[in-house]
Amino acid sequence: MKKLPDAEFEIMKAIWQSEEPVTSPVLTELLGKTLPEKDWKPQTVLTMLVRLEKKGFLRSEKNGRERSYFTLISEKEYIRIEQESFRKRFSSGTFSGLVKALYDGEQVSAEELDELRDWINNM
Amino acid sequence: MKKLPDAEFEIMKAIWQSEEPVTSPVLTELLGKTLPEKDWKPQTVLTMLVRLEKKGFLRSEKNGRERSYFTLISEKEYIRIEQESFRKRFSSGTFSGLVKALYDGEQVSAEELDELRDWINNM
DNA sequence: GACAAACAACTACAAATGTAGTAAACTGAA
DNA sequence: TTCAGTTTACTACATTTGTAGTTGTTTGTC
Repeated sequence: MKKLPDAEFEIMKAIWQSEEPVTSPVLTELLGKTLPEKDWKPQTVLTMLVRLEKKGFLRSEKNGRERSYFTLISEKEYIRIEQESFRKRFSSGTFSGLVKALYDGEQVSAEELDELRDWINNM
Repeated sequence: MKKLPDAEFEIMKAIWQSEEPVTSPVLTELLGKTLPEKDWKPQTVLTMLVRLEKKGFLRSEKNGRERSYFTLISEKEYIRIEQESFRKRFSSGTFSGLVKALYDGEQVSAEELDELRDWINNM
């Protein structure tokens, strides 16, 4: 199972946020609100849904003239895939290595680090 | 400045690892060792270099029959770009949010967390 | 100075991605 | 039962990405 391209990923995010199953019109409507800058046409959303089904991220059922889509992978499961690919990119084999690599790229406040420490202590 | 596709990113990584400037043959040689599974032909590497120059990640100078390539962006700077895009994908606005999101997708050992805590304490 | 070796420039092409038009099917209403 | 509206299915097409062949250029050597 491979990383999704941006547009398909946005569709998945919208579905994860929604009550399942979703239909294409509902999703188009939702995306119009959450991603107005994209302004995707209904056909565009449909194409994405079809591609995602072909890739095994969704399955669908036809009822009447509509088609309902269900996710086959949860957001958390998918994060793992993304994360692995991210890690491979920067060849930081460990979780802590990954965090350090990210940190290197960013200016992080003391509060943030405090929060992170508290969080670790609670694990 | 946008995220690089996988192949171009591998080229950048190889250059960052090298003594600058690099030439295409040197790079092809290096990649043959570090990424043998790709087995890129010299022309393929050249194409990537040209594309990276067009995108503003590299600049080059011609000396004699060879062309030398220099990076225009450091690995750390680039990590920031990747990281931002990664964060946007999962809409975790903060560094600690990002770390938590990553953790959610992964099984992390107690030792790893310890190491991370030590590291935070040293910041 | 002609030629072969090394390298670069130009060109190519299939697959993936982003975006959407057009044709067909289904259904509720008249 | 036909028609209009809604939704899907099929098709299209430009751009980007991955990969590399072919042609041209430079230069060290005989």
